[in-house]
Amino acid sequence: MDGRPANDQTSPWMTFENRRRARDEKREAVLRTAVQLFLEQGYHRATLNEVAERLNITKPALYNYFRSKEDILFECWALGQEQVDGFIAAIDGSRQNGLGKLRALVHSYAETMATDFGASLVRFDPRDLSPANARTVRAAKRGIDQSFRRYITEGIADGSIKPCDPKMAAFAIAGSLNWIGHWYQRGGELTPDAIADDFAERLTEGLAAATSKRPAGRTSATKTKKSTAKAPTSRKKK
Amino acid sequence: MDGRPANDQTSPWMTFENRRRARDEKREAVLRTAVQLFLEQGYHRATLNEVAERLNITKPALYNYFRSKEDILFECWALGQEQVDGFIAAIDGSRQNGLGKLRALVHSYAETMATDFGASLVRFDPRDLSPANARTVRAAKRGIDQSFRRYITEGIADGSIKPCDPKMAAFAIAGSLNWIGHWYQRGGELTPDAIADDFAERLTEGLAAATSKRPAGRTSATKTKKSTAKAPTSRKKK
DNA sequence: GACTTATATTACTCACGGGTAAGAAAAAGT
DNA sequence: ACTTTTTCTTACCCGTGAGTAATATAAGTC
Repeated sequence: MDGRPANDQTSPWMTFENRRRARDEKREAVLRTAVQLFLEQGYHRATLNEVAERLNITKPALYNYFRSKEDILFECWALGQEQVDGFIAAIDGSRQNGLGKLRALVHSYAETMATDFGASLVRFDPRDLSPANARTVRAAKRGIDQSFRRYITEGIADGSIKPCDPKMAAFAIAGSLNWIGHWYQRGGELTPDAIADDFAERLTEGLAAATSKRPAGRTSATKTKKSTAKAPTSRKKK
Repeated sequence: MDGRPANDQTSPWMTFENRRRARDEKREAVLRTAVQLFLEQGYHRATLNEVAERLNITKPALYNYFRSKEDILFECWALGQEQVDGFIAAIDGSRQNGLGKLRALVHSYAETMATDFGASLVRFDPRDLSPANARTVRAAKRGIDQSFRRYITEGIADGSIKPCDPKMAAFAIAGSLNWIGHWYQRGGELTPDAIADDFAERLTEGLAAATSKRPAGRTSATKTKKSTAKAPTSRKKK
């Protein structure tokens, strides 16, 4: 795990690393607790006192790791955004047609919406952020929107998607996906995987060019790896 | 309008009516101002002081018309909900197949999302409401969801919609529509009408049964009659 | 004109929660 | 064992904004 050979147990560096890691773990624990509470009660109703309480510490202790409540909010958002940036980069670098990329994006985005940090992307209000952070968020949102439009435009160009208005199509698709963050809740009868599979198909079938509309054929390898997962309502629940 | 013959000009009743109307107009003015401010800044950042200021009065004056800030929030929501209840009742009473009803619902709902009170349906947080009011809101939301599912189920039964999972289809469609309330802004390049037309087609084309998929034909009178009849809010708009 | 009611204002209370100061407790370093 | 640094607690400050009390003003009524 640690790249460095641990031959020197008394090395201050080893300890330094450990301490930094311990600190980061605590920071993360704060964020996990905070994002849960913010989603549960809403940012304004959630108090730092309660965040601290759930971590068995007191409010001022939080200020060792974060500058302000707003800082915590922003970091929560940033963790979610990192996920999105990650899979958009992966899809950008993949070798498939526009429709395939769009499907992959829808699938990954849907899954992300079913996570706490993912939901924070759409359930947190940028107006609660400082102007500087709000700018960052706006830029990121624009980036996501542009990815949707880019894949659609690409798909139209390569013939996998039938001609349409990329802007409206992107709005419609992103709307469906973003809304997942509002209704999804763990433990319900719909699993993130089932939702992602369903939406990936549902939100793109209307755009697929007629030529690529084979009976049951999937256009890319995107789906193949989750062949097992298709059970839409595999509920253990009770 | 007034059932009573106004033969007696000094009648206290006439004056009473006028006063009640004046009062209602003021109430409405408060709500219009409040909903705007709540949407602009978010419920928690918006202060009653500023609502009052915009109306050229002072905060305590508001308490002549409303019991609390939460009361104002709820009334804003209720006005939006009234619109929705209105056109759902109209569609329910209309004589068309499931697909036609679904299209009509999508169209009307999209238009409503582009209004202040309509947007408040999805941008206000029910957790800001008293338990009693929150229950009302939840019930209404359930009602809307059920209308979507009902029309889809109806459509499957009458053959206008191809077999699918009504629950997921409703989620996907409602998500797209609700999201309008988050991105639409007056003065943009997209008019409410254009959005509604586009979404009514876009969100239902994937569900249409193959048999009813004619080149450019509309399945019913949904579109034709709505030019006139469908105006519950009959805005004269230029 | 008196008197009643509705409507508005000024001046205030008060709970709440983010944030800070000072210092204790624990850990790390020497 | 000592200092130093990091982490956390107790005790507090203080801005904010919803809501209220007391009162003035305007309108409607007799």
